[in-house]
Amino acid sequence: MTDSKRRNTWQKDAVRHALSESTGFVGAQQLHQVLRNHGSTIGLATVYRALADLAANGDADSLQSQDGEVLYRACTNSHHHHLICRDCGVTVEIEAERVESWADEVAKAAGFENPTHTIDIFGTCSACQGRNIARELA
Amino acid sequence: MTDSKRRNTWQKDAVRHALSESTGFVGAQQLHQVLRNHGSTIGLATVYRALADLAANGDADSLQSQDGEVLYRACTNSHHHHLICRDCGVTVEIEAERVESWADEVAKAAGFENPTHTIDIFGTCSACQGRNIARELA
DNA sequence: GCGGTATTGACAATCATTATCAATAAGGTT
DNA sequence: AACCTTATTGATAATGATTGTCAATACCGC
Repeated sequence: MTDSKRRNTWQKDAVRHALSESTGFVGAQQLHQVLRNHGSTIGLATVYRALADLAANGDADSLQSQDGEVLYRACTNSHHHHLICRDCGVTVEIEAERVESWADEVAKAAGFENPTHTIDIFGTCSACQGRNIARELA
Repeated sequence: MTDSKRRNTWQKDAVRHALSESTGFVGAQQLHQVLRNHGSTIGLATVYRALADLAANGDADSLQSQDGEVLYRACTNSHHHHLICRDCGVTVEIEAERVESWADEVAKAAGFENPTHTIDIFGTCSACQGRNIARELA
């Protein structure tokens, strides 16, 4: 449906694979480095394109970090949201049915059609809490 | 507390004022243009700095547009979220107590400290729905 | 009014991302 | 298997928002 004349390349597979190996959200530049470090000769622009494709096809989630970088993460196909450690980037998928319906209600009530929403929770994960305390004592 | 040696300048007032005049979310560049068009000689970098200050002091909300630009909006001091028209940018402030507590619970349950959250709802406002239909018929 | 210094503003620098475009290769056809 | 069409790649330039630089300026306490 979306792919009328889409071709399969090792580059796209490499990006898909590298993304699924990553634990948290990763940026395009970072992913490109990882691939290069593994010996790949893939180009940076290609990584950007592949990630954009994955996100467009619903195979990856994307969000923007606070410094403006777009981060990606391999995605299960059900709708969900994320709980993200603001220090190490580790991510937990969360269900949010209560909030899904709330968001739609609010939008409808204000006369907005085709509502979508951005819901992300940030915090410091337990591992980083320890790390931070250790650093403060240093 | 935050302002040990902060000085008041007409530039900061100008940005604060221009921001409160704007109806939806506006970018720094855009706000700078507005000010210039009104005869101000304020510098672009100053607008960026003033907006960052306002956001840091809780006098403005900020979010990132999909093309990576940071947008600002004058803010009431209570915590709230936004319902934003993805076409014209008009914004409605919404209360979300149900969701506030939910977000905190989820974070705590996963062992995350100091939770914060990003909750924005996007949709097409009734005015833009009409506009879009009109355009399709053209 | 004076002086120390926070702030400004023009411009350069940075950084993520996108556009360009010739060279390459996927995948159907024969 | 050689062939052809054209989607895709990748090196690099271009873009565009944002931040750094730093001399000149103007707040504000004295």
